[in-house]
Amino acid sequence: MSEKQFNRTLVTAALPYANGGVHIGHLAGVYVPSDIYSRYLRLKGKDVLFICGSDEHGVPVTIRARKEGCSVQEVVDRYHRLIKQSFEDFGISFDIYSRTTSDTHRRHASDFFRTLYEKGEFLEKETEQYYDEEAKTFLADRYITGECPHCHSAGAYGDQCEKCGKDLSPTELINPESKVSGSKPVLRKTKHWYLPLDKHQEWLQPWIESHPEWRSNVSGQCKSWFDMGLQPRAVSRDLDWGIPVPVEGAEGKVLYVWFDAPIGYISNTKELLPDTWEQWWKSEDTRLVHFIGKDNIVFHCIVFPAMLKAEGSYVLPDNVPSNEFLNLEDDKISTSRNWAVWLHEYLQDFPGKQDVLRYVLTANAPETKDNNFTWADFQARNNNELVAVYGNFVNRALQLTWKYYDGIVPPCGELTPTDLATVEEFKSIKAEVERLIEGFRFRDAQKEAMNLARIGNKFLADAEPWKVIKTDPERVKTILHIALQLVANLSIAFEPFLPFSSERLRGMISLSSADWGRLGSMDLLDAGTRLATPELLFEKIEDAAVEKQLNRLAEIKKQNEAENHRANPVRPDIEFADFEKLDIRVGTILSCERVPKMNKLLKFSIADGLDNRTIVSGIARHYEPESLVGKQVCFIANLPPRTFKNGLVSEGMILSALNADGSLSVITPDRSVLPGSEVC
RNA sequence: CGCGGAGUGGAGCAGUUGGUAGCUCGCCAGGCUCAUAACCUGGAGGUCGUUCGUUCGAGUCGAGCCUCCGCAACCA
Repeated sequence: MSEKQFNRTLVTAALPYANGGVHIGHLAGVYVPSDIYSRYLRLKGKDVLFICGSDEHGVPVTIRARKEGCSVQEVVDRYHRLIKQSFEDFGISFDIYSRTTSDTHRRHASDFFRTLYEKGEFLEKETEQYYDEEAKTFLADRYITGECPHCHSAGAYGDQCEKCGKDLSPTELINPESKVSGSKPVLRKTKHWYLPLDKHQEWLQPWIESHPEWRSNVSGQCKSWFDMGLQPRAVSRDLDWGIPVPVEGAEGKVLYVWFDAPIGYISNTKELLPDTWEQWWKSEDTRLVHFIGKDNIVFHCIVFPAMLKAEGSYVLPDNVPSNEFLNLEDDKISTSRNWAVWLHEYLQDFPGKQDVLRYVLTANAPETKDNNFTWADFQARNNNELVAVYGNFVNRALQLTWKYYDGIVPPCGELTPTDLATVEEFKSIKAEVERLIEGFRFRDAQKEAMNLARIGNKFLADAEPWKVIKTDPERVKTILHIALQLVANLSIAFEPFLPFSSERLRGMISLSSADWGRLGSMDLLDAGTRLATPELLFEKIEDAAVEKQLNRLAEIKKQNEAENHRANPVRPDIEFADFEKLDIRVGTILSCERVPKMNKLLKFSIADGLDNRTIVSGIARHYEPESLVGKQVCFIANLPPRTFKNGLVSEGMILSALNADGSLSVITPDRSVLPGSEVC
């Protein structure tokens, strides 16, 4: 790819869906990195716009509204406000945070569609889709359930059976049922407009291949789509919530949410800059960068570029830095299971600690693979890095200055070779941080900034001003002068990452503004400058605060188990004779041991009142073998013996109850009975 | 056999074009005492998921296998 000259950078962050709050996964994946990037560019004096807004169309908000018995508008209003406020409080520095229900957006998205329509960029196709007559709505695949045609388990979705993992289409389901109203859906004809992605592949593929600098997860994902061959994709839906399809004969149809949402980047720019927005979207010297999470790759690398190209006057993204996912305490973050650290709750529980979360999420950002957020790590990074390395260095330098010079920056004398080495070292950090940020490697960039503080601590430890003061007071002035210049540099280097703390720090050292260009300089603070009273830049986080969060999560886990558990539907009736065929008995466990190389299996020797028998059962994950010896369990006695791979033979099946969380519990008689007793 | 990403010392992560395996935290031992028991130095700890291959040489390339995550109308 040829080196292009860019004069401005347009940064977009994925539009959060107005169906819930923002959580640490969103922040780590999209908003913190995009904010660091935007702040950095601004600090460098670049022309940059940072655009975001709520995505408020689509099916899920309508379902939520129906459930809550309120209007869809009320739902999106509520979450838009919540999201917008928490971003603001968290210091995400959007130039505009608007919404896809704004007038500007409705009009712009509608015009966009119309333009493509008139240029003949769509296909029109009529298909049959399930319709819910009670709720008077067409049903998305995900909102139809029924029996799986492959494994016949109940509760398969219209797009996939979660039991057997097979992909389905809704019409394959046996006894389909609408998840919206519970009624039986009927097939209806409906017409939709399709974006012929197959036609766009011929330029999309070489275009993406011309960007080898994109992250491997992004280009890999795209390649996989290309290899499968792109298919025309519907860009309209039968729904009463959204932007009406601006075409004759399209009553009751709206733009597909993924068609209108990315246009939101454009319309929000337009809302902010009604007169000059086109410069940001239509001139070749604009660099467009989309920050997204990995589940959005196809839309931002394939669908949206195809839309832009089809329209014809827009620039295409120059990069699409996509992060992987962040887990929470080893579990997938999930809005529906409430398994998340919500930003608005964090801001309440940890007031004034925005930067701590920013730091932790960047330090552990899922840039190359899924990562894990734990509260223990949060506490450790705060206490051992922010407090002990950064905050402590600042505090040492300021305390010493107050102690020896009443808070006045001392003059710089002659530099020793070690001074010069330290100065050189911290000068070089600027270029490194820049290189890393510009390569979207924020985790490493932040670590590099932290090295400044490490250099500072080492410098003080080596120079030992508290000793030197007794023998050579002049020398101490130079030492502290250098240390204070380092502190001042820290306040600039951390500005993109930790804006709140940087500002506070600048207040403490009476540095008026952060000028990135002067990072690495030794003259940020003039001798004679009076420092403000020092205060702690970061505070320790106590165990109690972390425990509180862990307790909250434990509570949620318990609730989920109880609430989300709905027993499976009862299977079809059987004849009593069928039941009688089963020979269920009670046996006493004589011995129990693990089976080598089979991590799920336990081998039991069971007293059955006859010759005793061996039973192999797949419950090793749920029981320690020793704990079961002597217990009585129920087993099916008349199953044919089953031979395992390693030659082991199981003569029966131990009965267990399957709990909602997937754990197994063996069935034990209430009172001890003789081995071999029949269960009837 | 659908596709993509990933599997590196106790934990969390780096390892760009193949050449003695690094970082942060934790741990152990010293040092220091200006500092929020913080800081500095040193040390222990890894056959880089696994098997086979290419190469003078592979964490780094190729093939197979195992495991985890994700994959177009919930979710970054």
